[in-house]
Amino acid sequence: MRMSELSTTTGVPVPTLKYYLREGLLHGGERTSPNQARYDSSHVARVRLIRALIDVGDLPVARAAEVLAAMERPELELSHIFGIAQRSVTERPGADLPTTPTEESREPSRGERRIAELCARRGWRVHGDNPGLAMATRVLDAYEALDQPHLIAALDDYAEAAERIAAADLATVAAAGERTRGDRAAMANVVVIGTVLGDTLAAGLRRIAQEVESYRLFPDGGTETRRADRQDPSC
Amino acid sequence: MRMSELSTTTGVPVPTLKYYLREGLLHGGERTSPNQARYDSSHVARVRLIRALIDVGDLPVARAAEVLAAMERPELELSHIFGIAQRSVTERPGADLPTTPTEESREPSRGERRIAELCARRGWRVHGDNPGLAMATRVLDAYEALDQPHLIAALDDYAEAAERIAAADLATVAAAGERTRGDRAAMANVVVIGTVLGDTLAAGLRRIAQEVESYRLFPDGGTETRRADRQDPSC
DNA sequence: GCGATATAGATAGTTACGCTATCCATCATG
DNA sequence: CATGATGGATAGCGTAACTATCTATATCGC
Repeated sequence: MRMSELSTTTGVPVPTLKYYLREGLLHGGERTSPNQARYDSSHVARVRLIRALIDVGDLPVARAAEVLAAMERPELELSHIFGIAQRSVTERPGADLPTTPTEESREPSRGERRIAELCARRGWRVHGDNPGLAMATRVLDAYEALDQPHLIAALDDYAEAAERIAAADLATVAAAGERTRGDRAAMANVVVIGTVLGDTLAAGLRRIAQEVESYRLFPDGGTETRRADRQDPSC
Repeated sequence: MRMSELSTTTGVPVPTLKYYLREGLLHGGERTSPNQARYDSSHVARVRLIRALIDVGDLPVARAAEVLAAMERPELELSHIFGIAQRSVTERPGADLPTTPTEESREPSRGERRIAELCARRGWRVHGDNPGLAMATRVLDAYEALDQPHLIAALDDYAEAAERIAAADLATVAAAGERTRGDRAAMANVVVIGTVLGDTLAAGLRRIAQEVESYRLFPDGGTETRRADRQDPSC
């Protein structure tokens, strides 16, 4: 398969494929001469994975490259790949979070304390470098800064839901392990795809459930709920 | 309060404040002369809200502007603001989703059917324009395209979790309504903040719970789990 | 064999976004 | 009344993700 065919079967333009090659997201084809190469189904699968991570999972290209690179290093443990995938969906480009000054002394913010309490309540033991800790802490601190401390009331429900999702995620990985008899590459695939796309899936279902719940709680909905000019409920 | 003071109390540089003024995120101060203005606590609160939406909620500036504009239109119902907030966190800049060609005839993808089945199973009734529908559908279709159909096994657990989170979200809004005796502006605040930052909170807690669950399911963790050089579990 | 087309690789250009920087004509203030 | 800040307008910058162009081969159809 030549590059143009790879392009047509995946729907990704040739210049973009070249760009992915340059950036190391896509492995080069098998050389047939100094300036010709042949691509195969592994390239098709890879391109599809790249687009899924970028388009559906909304990863920046550079993050996707890191995740893909990690997937291909057989010496890395799954737990490590998990961590890299988590970081890839967490660290946004313009983060620049005000790096804890000296990392050591610094009294914890209220959000930090609340998260620590939450972990204690639920018996969660987590490493301090879990990207979710900083993420959740920032939200709780923002709730306070915005003078909306009552929003914290939902924290335990969120935690319960997170636990349920995580259990499903890990069960999926375990099932993949059994199905493939522990094939590391296959499991790494499940870890990466499940972690990255799972975020999007959870967010999407939350939007749906919010609408449903809003009907349940406010059945009247006024004269019109959402856009009145649209078609009827589809589900 | 002059602009420089607004800048120091919020930590946002003056040129950036001017930029937010230009873009309509921030309302102008009270004029004291043709080229002087005075800012007050409403501006401080607004700037904090802007930064929370952008930094913590990861909204693009333009989306934040839309949400803020909607919040200030008293004739808009809460349900409408809800929808706008949902869209703001959903529609990413480079989306360019291949707009359903003519919107009418087009057999549904497998993902679409699975989501419809899910809604039927759970008794969810949703409008077809709910942004979560497209989001979830894209993920399910990606699972298929990536040859990982078994990931769909987690769908019902995700849905259960989403329901729980949505119930907490709406309960928070209802509580705010009671506390403020139905003050629309206050409720709109809760809706926007809860919807936008709630996404981040849910994602963060998911990362934490994933790590916890991974210890539970794979207690050995090999010789090292996550980065061995980091400090001990913090929670 | 040969001309049209395709290809790998390098380099440069493009667009969008989120600021930053510079000007300038007031304005406020010691 | 000199000094420095302010509002407003305009221009510039850095990053990200492509996209376009160019060049020297390769390949394919005939």
